[in-house]
Amino acid sequence: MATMLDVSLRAGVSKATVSRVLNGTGQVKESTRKAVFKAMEDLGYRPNFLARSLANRTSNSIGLVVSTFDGFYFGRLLQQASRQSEVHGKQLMVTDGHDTPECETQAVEMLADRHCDAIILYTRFMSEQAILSLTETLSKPLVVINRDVASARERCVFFEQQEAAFQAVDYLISRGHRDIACITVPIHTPTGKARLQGYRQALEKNGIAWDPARVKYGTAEMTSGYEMCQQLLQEGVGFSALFTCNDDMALGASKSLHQAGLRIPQDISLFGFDDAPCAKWLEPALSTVYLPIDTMITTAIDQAIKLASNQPLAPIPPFTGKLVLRDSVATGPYGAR
Amino acid sequence: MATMLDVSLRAGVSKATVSRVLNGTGQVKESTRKAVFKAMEDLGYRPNFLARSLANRTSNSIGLVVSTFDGFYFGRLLQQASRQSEVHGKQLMVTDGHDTPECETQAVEMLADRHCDAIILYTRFMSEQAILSLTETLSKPLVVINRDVASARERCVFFEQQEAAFQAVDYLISRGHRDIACITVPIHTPTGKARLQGYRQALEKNGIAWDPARVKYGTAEMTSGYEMCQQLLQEGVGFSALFTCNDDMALGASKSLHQAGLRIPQDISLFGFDDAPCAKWLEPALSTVYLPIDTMITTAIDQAIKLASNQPLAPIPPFTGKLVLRDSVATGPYGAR
DNA sequence: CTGTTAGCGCCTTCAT
DNA sequence: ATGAAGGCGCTAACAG
Repeated sequence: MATMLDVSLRAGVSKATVSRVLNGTGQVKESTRKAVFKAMEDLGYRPNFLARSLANRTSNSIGLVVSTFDGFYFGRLLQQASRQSEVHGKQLMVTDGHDTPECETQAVEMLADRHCDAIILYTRFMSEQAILSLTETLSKPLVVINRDVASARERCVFFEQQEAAFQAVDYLISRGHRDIACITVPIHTPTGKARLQGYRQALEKNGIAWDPARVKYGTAEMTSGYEMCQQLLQEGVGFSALFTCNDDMALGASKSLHQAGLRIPQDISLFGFDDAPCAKWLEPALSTVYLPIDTMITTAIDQAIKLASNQPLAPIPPFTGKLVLRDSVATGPYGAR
Repeated sequence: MATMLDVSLRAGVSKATVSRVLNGTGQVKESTRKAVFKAMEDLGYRPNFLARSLANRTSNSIGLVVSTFDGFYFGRLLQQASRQSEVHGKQLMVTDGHDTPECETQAVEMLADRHCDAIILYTRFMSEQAILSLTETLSKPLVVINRDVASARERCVFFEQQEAAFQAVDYLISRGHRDIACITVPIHTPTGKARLQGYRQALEKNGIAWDPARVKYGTAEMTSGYEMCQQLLQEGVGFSALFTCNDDMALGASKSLHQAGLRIPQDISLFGFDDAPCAKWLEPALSTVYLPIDTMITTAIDQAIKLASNQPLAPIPPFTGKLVLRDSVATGPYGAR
């Protein structure tokens, strides 16, 4: 591997000059400039990234840690993240947190050690407290997605989970349903809690009593949707609509419903969350809530880059979901209002 | 940020000693060892990764470039890749090739510049020739997934695409179908060609004439499955079974079938490819071919690590698919054999 | 056992 | 416009 020294010798100049033409800093006579380029060409020279970063104290890259690589959701996110960082001419380095808080922390630190200029953390688990203390010990600026840390609104990109869930369930009610079951995503996570809270809030607003028998605590997986729905059915819990806190579980639930001879939406209405890629192609097409994940990650990256370069920054307003109404909800027994 | 020098001063030793305790190389008296650890603790010292890699000429990491981040397929792959590299104590660095051959090359080179010890490339586009020349110019060992380069079988992890497609279609025929339509994945890719070839081969083997009207060239997306199937229907192409070269398009096609009032599998049998997460939950559950992606990436990583450490290595045998028979295929008009 | 001395490859004043 | 020299933080002989 040719080094800068090799190039300088071949071009008959000093390392400093080579460095100059490489970075376009300082004045260099056009002729020597060409000579240097030719030498680089001849030698197939490639600058050593590590050395450069070491000398510069910047690697021109931003780090991203996601909860897990699995699932369509993070694929979508990574896709857009990759694009947007390229827009800024920054390299994106991604790692996953193996879906545990400890690993999430480790992943962030590893990225920091690699001298990413800024780090973005999408967390499902980390507590507000943990985030705060991480921010302090960390030597690089941190942007957090999916958590609202009130004291650091300019570093938080989050989504109004509860409000979106509320709207979904409220919509179900407006369509004439009052006996609405719910299958949650992991309830120990803020997201899990918030979506359930939205469900609850909608019931309250409409004067419907909260019935613990109607809510099942799922794991977010398709299988879980299937199993929980089966329990609902076996236990004889009466319901005309089912709100699953993500689309994957909606899919599982629909299988279970089908096996029980129940039709969607004629017998049971179904509402999901996330707007998975398959949602619109299912039969019937699944009504769900769209989460502006592309916009969110784009915002996060822009903000991270500002942080890295000490630009002034404003608090980021919360993002909101949007109901995507398709064919999985029918008018309920109480009639649409 | 505390440096090694800071630590050495505080502990009253030299940098060399600090380095020794840090890496566990050489002999160090227990007492000074402790002193050093304490100093590190006090200062919150974190070794500088770049400096270390620079001095070592190894970053203890392996690089992975995937065609794109989007879709369940690469999520699955990344998930397992991340796990397996952790098993080896290596850090995984992933990048995407924006689904174009140029970007794939760039991504590989960028990873090499960052001194990954070895690089794994999952490519959809790159020609055998391009891969060969890349291997030559590249300063790091390269393992390629999804391409069979005959002259470098110890660096290729690939799947018998054609054979798997053949089996799928042959199965359809054995169930009594002879009028079988096909929607391909991008036909300019080796994968696209191979799967179509498998379809063709199965027809030939069973003495069924090849009918160009029955094959549609798709883009791999769900929408494409929908549109292509619609064309098939509108053009009045007769068929009792449809082989879509991936599950996403199967989903799209099923929508189109449903809208035309055709039932799966009673009216039309459907066969997919990839075994997407949703396949088993669809109604009816989709028959498809399972691709041992986890095993493949694991193998690739193991091999990459051997390459990086100059261990002896054997050629990697090709991987094969497995039909996953579910409920989307019924006995066809010619009767099962 | 531990310190000294050179690098690793590049960038950046400071002179010339 | 260009070169010399020192430094980024760490590792690796080579002496004691």
